[in-house]
Amino acid sequence: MTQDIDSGTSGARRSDRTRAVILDAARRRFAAHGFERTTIRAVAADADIDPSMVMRYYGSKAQLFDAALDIDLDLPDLSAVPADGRAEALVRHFLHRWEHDEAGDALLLLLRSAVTNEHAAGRMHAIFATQVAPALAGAAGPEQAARAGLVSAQLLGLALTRYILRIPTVTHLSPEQIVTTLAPAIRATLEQR
Amino acid sequence: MTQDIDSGTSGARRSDRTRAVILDAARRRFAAHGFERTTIRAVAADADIDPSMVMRYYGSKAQLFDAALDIDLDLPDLSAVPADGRAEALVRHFLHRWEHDEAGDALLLLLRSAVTNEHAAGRMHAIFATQVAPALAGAAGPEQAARAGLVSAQLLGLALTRYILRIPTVTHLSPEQIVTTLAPAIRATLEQR
DNA sequence: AGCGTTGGCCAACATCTGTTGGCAAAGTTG
DNA sequence: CAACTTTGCCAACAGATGTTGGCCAACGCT
Repeated sequence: MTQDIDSGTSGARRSDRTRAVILDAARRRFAAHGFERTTIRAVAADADIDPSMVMRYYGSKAQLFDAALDIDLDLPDLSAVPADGRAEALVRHFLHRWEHDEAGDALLLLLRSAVTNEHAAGRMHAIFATQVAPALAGAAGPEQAARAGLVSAQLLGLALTRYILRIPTVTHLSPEQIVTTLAPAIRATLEQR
Repeated sequence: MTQDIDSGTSGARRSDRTRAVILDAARRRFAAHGFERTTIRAVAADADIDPSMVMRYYGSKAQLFDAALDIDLDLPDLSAVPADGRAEALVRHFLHRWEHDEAGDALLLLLRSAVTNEHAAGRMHAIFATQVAPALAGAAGPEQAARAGLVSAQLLGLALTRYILRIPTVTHLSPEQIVTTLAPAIRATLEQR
């Protein structure tokens, strides 16, 4: 993720490193505290750099936020999975992203921010439309759009209660337990009738 | 809700009216913009009153926030409902609260705030423990706690995507459509195996 | 009427915020 | 070496925010 200082190609300025460090610190701050409570000064301090540098490299707090929101869900190809295993595959995929993947932070950042920030909510709409909806297309019964929406609702609900609100009952569950209990529900949403 | 100036009992100061108006304005602001982006000055303006009055009556922004968080989910008694209708009853209950009930605002206020505010998250834990978990006790299969947690996750996910993130696919669904598609999923979470 | 109490506003404070402009050191190019 | 660009820091501004204290009018009681 953190781009090394290779002089492989043409570009590769010395500042690329700084730029990356700033973005990294920003991602963590935004993810932990949301947009409003994240200050440019704090990000700069985390990155061991002057606040004015953040401005120079990213223009404004809003643009920095924007840069931190580039996210790829990397959804699996559900059409390659047998119909009755798709729900489980989905739940497993997201659990894995959230728990192990370092980019899982970015996902939670987006979720946390989208709740109080219109712009972030817009990004979420876009991600849903360009990544989630297409991945579920063909994997659901009639009224696909409705089902895709409600499946997303359930998965986001899991992320919300487990990683953001940290409701103890949900936090204490093992990933396996979640898969066992939630996958049938997702399957029902996708297939029933 | 807004207490009139009756001199029925002993208390009933003239300021009760103002106090209520402030709280009302605060609820709306907090619900619409969350804790950080809500300013005392804006609340005061909504209530047609001086900012310093807000302080005098509620002590601080944090305490005002606290006062706005008193919420009663008013959950139905699920043990009185036949087992295979409980999921549907739950979904209907929350949809009704969110869409028609004026106190539904308070619920969304809590959800929106809890995402970026530790204190609000704590209140959410408490509400879950004292209201949701007991209501679901006995209504779920084995490992009740786990099921209760995941049912909450699913319901909160619906609130999140429909009323807060406003993902179009979810927003466009009719309440009936949601009941039809989501209730089976909730039922699966409650009962399967 | 005279007095204390209550309800209200105004003005100011200290602090924090995003943001800007100027200036020094380090590196690059001729 | 000299000119120039890049990378960085410092200091400061302008605005907003939570919060405080003092002052005035309206009310309630005796």
